[in-house]
Amino acid sequence: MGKGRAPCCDKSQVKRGPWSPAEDLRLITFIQKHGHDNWRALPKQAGLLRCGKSCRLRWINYLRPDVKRGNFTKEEEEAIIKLHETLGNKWSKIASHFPGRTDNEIKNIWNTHLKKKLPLKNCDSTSGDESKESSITSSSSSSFSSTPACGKRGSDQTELGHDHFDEESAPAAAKRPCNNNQLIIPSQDDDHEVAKDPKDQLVTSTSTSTTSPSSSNVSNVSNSKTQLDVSRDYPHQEEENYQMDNLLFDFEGPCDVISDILQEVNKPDSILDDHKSLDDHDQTWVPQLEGDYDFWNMFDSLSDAFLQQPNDQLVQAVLHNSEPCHNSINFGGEEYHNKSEIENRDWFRFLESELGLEGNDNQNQQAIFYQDHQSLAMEEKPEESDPFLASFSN
DNA sequence: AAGGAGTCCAACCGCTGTTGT
DNA sequence: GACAACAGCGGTTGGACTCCT
Repeated sequence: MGKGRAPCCDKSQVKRGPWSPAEDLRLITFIQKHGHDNWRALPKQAGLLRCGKSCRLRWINYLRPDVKRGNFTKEEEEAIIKLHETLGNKWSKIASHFPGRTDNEIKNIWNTHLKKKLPLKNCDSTSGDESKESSITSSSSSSFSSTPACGKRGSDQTELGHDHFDEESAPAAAKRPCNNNQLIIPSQDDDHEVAKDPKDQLVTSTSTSTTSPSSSNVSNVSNSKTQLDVSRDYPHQEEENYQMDNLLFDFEGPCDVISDILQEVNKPDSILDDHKSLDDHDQTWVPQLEGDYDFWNMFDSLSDAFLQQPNDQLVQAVLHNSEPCHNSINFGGEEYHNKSEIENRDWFRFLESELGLEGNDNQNQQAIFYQDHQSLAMEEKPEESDPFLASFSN
């Protein structure tokens, strides 16, 4: 054993900076298939030149299927302010009350918007009730320096119109936590907080690591333990098919394209079997996906010709391909009833073209993709305020 | 139109807490 | 108890973008 703590990764060997769409897809595909049991080993297994920490951050803050993007509603902002009042800079705890929101996102919104609002709202009415400061957990007080004394709100718990929260009104979580406006309301003693969301309880029941609400509690594909267990317990093809089905459990509705992609990973039994090996260190089975060069090279070539789309579109295409779209759209004489159909068609067509199986020329396919997605962007529904949040703010 | 200032946010860094040996 | 390994958290940074002059 060497002295001291080894660095998490060799900084000279890892890529840094913004993630490319191809890297995102590699990460998504790998996690969908294998979960994230070990972030440190994940980049190697997935063939990513990234540090595990970076992969984890990217997944949690951006790629998780249930991550909610877009502006914060007024209700959410007010709730954040109130939670910050109680919890201080415990961003992950605050984030745990906003399924789909990440601690990083909340931290950003606080630093960029809410922190500025506070002095305006409070300095006129509450004249520095500094005694309340002590109620903030000591760990958070250090970073409160950016919020002056007047920024710390007084004890007027009713400013938001609520002395308590109605936990009963929280809607039951769906299998997929799409109800992202749902708030999980803090108990007075947040340290004794239990999962109030059935989804959390589900995860808690199957995962030994529930300390990070922004990751494991919220992600429903991140229960890597069970997924890896499955893959370890069922190393044969039949069981791999079973595993594939499980991996796709999150994708309701058409998932042909995802399935195709993942089958590309799964398919070459001879390759995969040849590359299954025991990890040098922990002697656990790890898939050596980096050996599947054809597949990943295809991804990389996609990144050059096609994946320069904004990440959002690609990620949404992969992860939210079941999202309903109530308007049918007509493109090129074909009617598509939802976003996923169009996206699946685009993916399929492009993969066809990449594989030389298509009838049309490549540029046409890309042009169709760009055109369709521009149209889809216009179709995006404005976010509706959630009744539960509305009740919170009233 | 140009460019400086301000804003936003994804990503990084370093520390802490937890777990296993 | 000591130590190593790891995940997670909170603070900070840097680049892209927008606004203003």
